[in-house]
Amino acid sequence: MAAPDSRTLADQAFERLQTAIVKGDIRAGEKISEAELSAKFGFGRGPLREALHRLEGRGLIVRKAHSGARVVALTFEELIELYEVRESLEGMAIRLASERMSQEEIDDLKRLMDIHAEQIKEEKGLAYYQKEGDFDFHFRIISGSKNRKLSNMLTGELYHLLRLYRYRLSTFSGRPEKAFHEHWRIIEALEERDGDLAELLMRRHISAARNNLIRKYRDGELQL
Amino acid sequence: MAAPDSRTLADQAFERLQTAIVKGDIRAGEKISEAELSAKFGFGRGPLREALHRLEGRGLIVRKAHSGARVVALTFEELIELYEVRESLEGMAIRLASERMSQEEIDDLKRLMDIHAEQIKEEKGLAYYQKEGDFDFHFRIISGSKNRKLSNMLTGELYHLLRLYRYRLSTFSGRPEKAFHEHWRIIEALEERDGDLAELLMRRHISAARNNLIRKYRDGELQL
DNA sequence: CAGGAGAAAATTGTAAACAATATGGCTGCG
DNA sequence: CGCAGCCATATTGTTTACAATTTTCTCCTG
Repeated sequence: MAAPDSRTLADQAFERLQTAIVKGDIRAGEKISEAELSAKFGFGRGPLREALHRLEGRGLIVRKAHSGARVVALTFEELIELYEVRESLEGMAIRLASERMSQEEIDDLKRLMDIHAEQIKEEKGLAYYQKEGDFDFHFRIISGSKNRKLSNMLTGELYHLLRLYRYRLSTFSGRPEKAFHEHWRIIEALEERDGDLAELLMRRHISAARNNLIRKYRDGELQL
Repeated sequence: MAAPDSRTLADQAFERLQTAIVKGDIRAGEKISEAELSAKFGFGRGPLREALHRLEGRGLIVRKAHSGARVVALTFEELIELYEVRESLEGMAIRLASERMSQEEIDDLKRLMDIHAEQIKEEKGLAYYQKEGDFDFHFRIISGSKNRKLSNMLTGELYHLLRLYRYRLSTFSGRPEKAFHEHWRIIEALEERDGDLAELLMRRHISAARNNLIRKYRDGELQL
């Protein structure tokens, strides 16, 4: 199953650490020592250090000299900042996508949305749409922008950070059918190649999620 | 003059490498070997490697196993992509800034613009405004957004990449008085706390620069 | 003379030993 | 009893040596 793995040990360590952080196996704020990781994952300290440095460059961990590295712990304010950046970037993403996505790609996206809709009806639960469906939708739009830098920033930084809190965020946001409807309106604008409208709707969509977060936090329903 | 330097060698190597890359001492696309850098800067290979890994995480260099690291070389398409991201992010930045900048901060910015204006009149050259003035203006707006994540993405990633090409870009863009006027209109909207208008103007401003770039490139006046 | 196989050289990847620093606990003094 | 300072320990930073891989040059062959 495993390819001969021409990748270097540091590369493998980097990926495993990244997924471990993103999937929550290493909790946010948790301090991680090189020796500990070495024992846990079986890599030498050298490759591990290289991986840690790359993660530091990516902003997923913070290090302090002679003290150790910890997974970033977002404050509530930083989480909101992330949503502001998301609103901006995904707004641009769909603007570009409405110029650059082919009709086939749009049709594909619509089919995918139909599948998700059925799964909602079959009562596999709205929770499902919350997680995978929402992610699929946004991911396709981002790819559709055909802007690699934009995609990297969104999926390679913001989303990794957001995923750190996804399990806590996804459980409650509690507006799945509304979100589903908004997704469809965005797709309509996309198909009509109306970039202005699509951007407006997307920004409202993300802005609504952010406001929802703020409200929940003020009500004490959201712990960070 | 030098503080006792509580920073680690790797930190120092990181900074020196980053400035060397940004300032053009190491040219874009140039391949850099660890031994070479070690001799040039006087750091051991260990700290250098750590610095390189962090730069890799930041996207300023790309590495290939057993082959070496090279400074990123942007294609023209990637440069345009950068401007698209900039338009989006700086649009959001000034929208936030028009809500969050204090009147004193705005006054400061206006004073700064006046100083730049005088320097233009004194014929220290429009070229000056091109470089420092433009940078100051955008930097203040970005700071004014009071969004650290946004600021980091803009100044810590995009601008470093753009600076790689600044000397080639700044020489010609050739619309300094127009840019100066646009800056003032943006500040007016900012002072009126009209976030919608400010964002619109900022996006047009950056979009115009991008289109200018595209035109020059098509005319063969811009080499990458 | 062109092209490819193979070996040598150069470069990076990995590991291990050593040094420097921060952290935490202990002791002694106020 | 509490706090300050010091010492022990654990952790990271740095260096050095070694292994693996890629690249390049050379030489042989068609």
